[in-house]
Amino acid sequence: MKLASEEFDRISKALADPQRRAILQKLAVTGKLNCSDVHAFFDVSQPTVSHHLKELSMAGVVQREKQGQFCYYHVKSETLTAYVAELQRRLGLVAVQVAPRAR
Amino acid sequence: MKLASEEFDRISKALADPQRRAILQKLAVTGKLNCSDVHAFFDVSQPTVSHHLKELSMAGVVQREKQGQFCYYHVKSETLTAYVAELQRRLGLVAVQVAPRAR
DNA sequence: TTAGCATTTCGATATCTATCTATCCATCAG
DNA sequence: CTGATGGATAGATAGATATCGAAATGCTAA
Repeated sequence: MKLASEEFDRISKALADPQRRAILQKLAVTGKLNCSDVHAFFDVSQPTVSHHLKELSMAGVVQREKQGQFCYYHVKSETLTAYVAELQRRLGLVAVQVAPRAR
Repeated sequence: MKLASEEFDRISKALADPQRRAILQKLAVTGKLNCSDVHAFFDVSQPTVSHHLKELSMAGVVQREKQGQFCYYHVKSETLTAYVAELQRRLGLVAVQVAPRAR
């Protein structure tokens, strides 16, 4: 999975907020939660949780699934994995893969 | 290398700004630059560059070295590597390492 | 349809921060 | 010492955003 520069920016910002990271981490360990569930874990208002979930969703690091009255969110590991890979690439933390020359 | 939660927060914030990431990336590929060098590469004022370098420095992702009149900055890969590892750990992107039981 | 809950949206506010100009401090060359 | 240059600091400002309470929307069940 390849990230566009714009997506990369958005993910970086999404991960910059501690509250949002906490929510994401909670989702990572519990698997799947709805907005109210998340709200129960943290000391912020429910609209704030909704806002953060939206940001995470827009960044593509969580997936939103509407099931009737509820809205379930779960982590999209592929995106996060791609983000980490891209971060490592940009910061020169990994050996650069050179594509074989076509001839 | 183990990162304190506070350091992790600071690094996340440091990496959230595109301009700062660009500076860091430039440092990563060139190895070592002073403030003026960095300034020459980007379209922001020298104080702004100084500010960003300070942020990066406070976050521990770059090292500052004063050499006479000049101030050289270079990437601290250990910190960045530790950051990425911690990020992966928190987001559940890696298998958890269990320490062997002492007996 | 109506009551009630889940979630989002709205509008406001306070804080944070990226950026600038102006200025100051330190070091080097003469 | 003096002027020039690298770099940091001070102070101001504009824009972003995390947060809230209130209201709107959407869905389910009775």
